[in-house]
Amino acid sequence: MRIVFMGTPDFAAVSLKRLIDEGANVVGVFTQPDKPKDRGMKLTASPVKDIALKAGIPVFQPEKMRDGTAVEMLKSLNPDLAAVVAYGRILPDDILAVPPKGTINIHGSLLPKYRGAAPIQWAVLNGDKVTGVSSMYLAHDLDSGDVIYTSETEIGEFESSGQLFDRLSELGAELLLKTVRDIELGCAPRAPQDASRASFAPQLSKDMSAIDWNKTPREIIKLICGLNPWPVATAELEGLSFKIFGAEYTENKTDKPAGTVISADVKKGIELACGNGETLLITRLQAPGGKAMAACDYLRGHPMSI
RNA sequence: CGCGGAGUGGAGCAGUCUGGCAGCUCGUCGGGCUCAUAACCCGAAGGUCGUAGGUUCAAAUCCUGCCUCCGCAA
Repeated sequence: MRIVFMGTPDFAAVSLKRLIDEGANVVGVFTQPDKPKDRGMKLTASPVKDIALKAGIPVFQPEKMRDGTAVEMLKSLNPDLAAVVAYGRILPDDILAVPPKGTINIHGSLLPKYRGAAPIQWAVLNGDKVTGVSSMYLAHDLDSGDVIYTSETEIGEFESSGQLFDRLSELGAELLLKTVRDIELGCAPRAPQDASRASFAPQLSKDMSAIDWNKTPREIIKLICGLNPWPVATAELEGLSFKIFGAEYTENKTDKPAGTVISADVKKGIELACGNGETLLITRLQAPGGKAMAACDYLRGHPMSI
């Protein structure tokens, strides 16, 4: 079965590598054009492109999806099936229609929950205990196609989006493999989504970063976990904007206003007042211009007066 | 050449502007106190100041090249 793979970031690269390692016949790879990135704004290839080149698979990086060139590229590969994982582009119907066995997708949530760009992060942000990955057929509307298989996993109490990403990328690769095999065998199921239960998980933005200390410790910890590794929760302390990477619950109560620093112990961390008179202990942070470090380490060099 | 910050004992920092004894909060090791302790007291070890060169009587500090790390830019 001739498979064309479409994907861009690490989440997708894991799936592509798995397909290749398992001997799937990947005849071409579509990925986003190289983009200026990082310090120096050097033109950088996507993780998927790296994997494809290493495996000697032809790489296609169309700038536009709708000007006809992308669909011609795809047709020239004569694919039976297209597998899309976090490609980062909306595929028009004429492209979806090319592979006779369909165009399938791996999505980082249990559809129909969390359709959209950031399903994994929103599962963490909302404090869900369970999430997973879904394989499905792509349809005209975003993430609305018939579901083939799903695979569930629990979210850890302090698990970050980044950690969950890593786990779901493995689960997703596994699920893609199974889905591809069963499509080839002709025994893959398909079930329409219950659109009434659909929810949307939009891309995150820096506007969400600032911690609202009136919220409960649990809500704040979920924000910290969900926004890690990007855009990262932030807090103002002593006039500086810190990135907050880790926090723990405390047993303490306070009558101080939310956001007040209650204690700053070199042995523990920085404790702040939250909503309901509860408090939260910041254990890992990053000062402007510095690197991320334990709050204890920060306090050794920057004693904080209460 | 996209813009900006930073490299100092094991950790986090000060000192650099204005060149002149390697400093602070911890940690580690040894001793003491205590029913006890991450508490307290006494003592000790541990640093080519990222790297290469330059200026100088003298460089962590001034000048130049290079390396590494971090922030902005989704």
